[in-house]
Amino acid sequence: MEYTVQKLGRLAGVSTRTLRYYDEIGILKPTRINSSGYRIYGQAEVDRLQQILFYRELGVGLQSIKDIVTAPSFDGTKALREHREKLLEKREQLNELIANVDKTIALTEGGIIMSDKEKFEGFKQKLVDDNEAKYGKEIREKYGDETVNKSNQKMNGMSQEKYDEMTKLAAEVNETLYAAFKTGDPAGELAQKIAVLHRQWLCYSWDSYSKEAHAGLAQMYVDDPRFMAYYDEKQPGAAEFLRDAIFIYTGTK
Amino acid sequence: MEYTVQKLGRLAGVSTRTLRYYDEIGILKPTRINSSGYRIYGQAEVDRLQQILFYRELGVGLQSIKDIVTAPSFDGTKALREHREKLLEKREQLNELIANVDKTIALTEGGIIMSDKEKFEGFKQKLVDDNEAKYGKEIREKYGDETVNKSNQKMNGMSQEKYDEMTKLAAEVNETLYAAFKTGDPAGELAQKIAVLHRQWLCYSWDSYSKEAHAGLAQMYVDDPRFMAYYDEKQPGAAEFLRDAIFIYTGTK
DNA sequence: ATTTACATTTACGTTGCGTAAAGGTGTATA
DNA sequence: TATACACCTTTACGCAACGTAAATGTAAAT
Repeated sequence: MEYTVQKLGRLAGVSTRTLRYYDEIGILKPTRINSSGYRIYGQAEVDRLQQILFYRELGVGLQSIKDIVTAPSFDGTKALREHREKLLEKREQLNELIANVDKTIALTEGGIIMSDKEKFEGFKQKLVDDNEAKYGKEIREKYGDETVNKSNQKMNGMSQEKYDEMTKLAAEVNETLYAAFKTGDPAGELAQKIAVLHRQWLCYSWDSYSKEAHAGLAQMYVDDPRFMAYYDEKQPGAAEFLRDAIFIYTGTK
Repeated sequence: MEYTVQKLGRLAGVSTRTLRYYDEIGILKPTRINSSGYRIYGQAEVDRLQQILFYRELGVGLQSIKDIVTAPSFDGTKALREHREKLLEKREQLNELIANVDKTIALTEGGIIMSDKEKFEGFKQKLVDDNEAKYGKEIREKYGDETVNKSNQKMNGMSQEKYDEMTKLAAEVNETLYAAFKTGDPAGELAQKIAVLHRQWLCYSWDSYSKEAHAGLAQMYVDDPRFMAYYDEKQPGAAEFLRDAIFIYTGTK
């Protein structure tokens, strides 16, 4: 059976360009060239192409493949072992990349909330990071990446629940805030309820509570434009109102 | 603080070529060009370069990075998520590649021995393969790659022991063969001991033994140049001697 | 005879720079 | 002050493995 470029291409599932390229780099030359200059491939070339594609699927470079298929007694196993090492390294790099991307996504999503958490240092990712920094290398060496990743996921999972509670509470704070804002009275019952809710919300990330810190945070809501933007998004003036309510709650002058 | 290409390059750990390239593709342009045509970078450019390098470390392409760092309110998280998906796909591909390379190494290592096994169809890798083919996909979906790989390793491990026993026995056959060869008598005690050892060795990969098959195999040792090469490596004529001994042992004419 | 399908070669584009080559600038030293 | 030496510039080829035209010739079918 003889094949032209396109026939062989269809047979093997490669483009004609690929076959011409393989001819060009001397990795697979046609049996002969017919009178019109067409490339004609025979059975030997079909077999060889299959070999080439096999190694190509393994991710081996064409130059290495050339060595493998042209040299009569080339040590293919050795080449494959070296190639395997490279692949393992690549996978390690990829794993690190993915982990970093995950961290970055976690850091940036939630945006302002994240900055919030960062300032409070009650940051779940930070915990994971610290854990990583302290034990990551050893644990990875002992139990392999999978274990560590699972552990991190677990930690993220746990924190996730907490985080969801926090978010829920935060939503309640916001809703109540806008309702209280309409009353115009930061000393009123609704406004003071907000202060309590807000305190509860804080305690998810604070180890210990103090009125001074609470008040300081309330002032920061007004001073920091990012928090201003967050609270004032739906209701301009809400940030000041919240601060006033908390000041009254904490007894700040 | 102002920097020239080289200073900034050293600061950030990139080549001057890289900085010029970033200028060329419009991803990081210097603050100004001085009278001599030198590129001068300021603080803003330092910060931006750090951003760029950060995303680059994540494996994001420069064009995407350009979108991220140039657009004021670009959805970086979304871009990262998409990038993450690509990375996960890549890792999957890599996993498959590595698995294939492993298989290939297993198939080719041992060379002639491997062909032997292949013919006998008592092939350990084949078992793994079949297991893979039957349950691999579902198991992988259920328990993840790590579990499957461990399982395969375990299977390989088990077969490894068996394989080691086989190898040991094969070595014994060989040693005895060369000793018996010197006697020149395939019907002698030593030669017949070889036939017994060889039968034991066969039973590691044969489910049932028959004298006919044993004799057929012995004939193949002579007919197949690869087996010839294997047995005749140290002692030309050893393949025929072994066949003769087995013929006598099995009572073949 | 014309269309259609297939063949050819040549050559630029892709990604992210490395690596010259050929030349101008700034500063320290003999 | 000349000169060495470090630093800057632009231009441009090279890399891997083809994709994608463009321009053109050939075989087969209508």
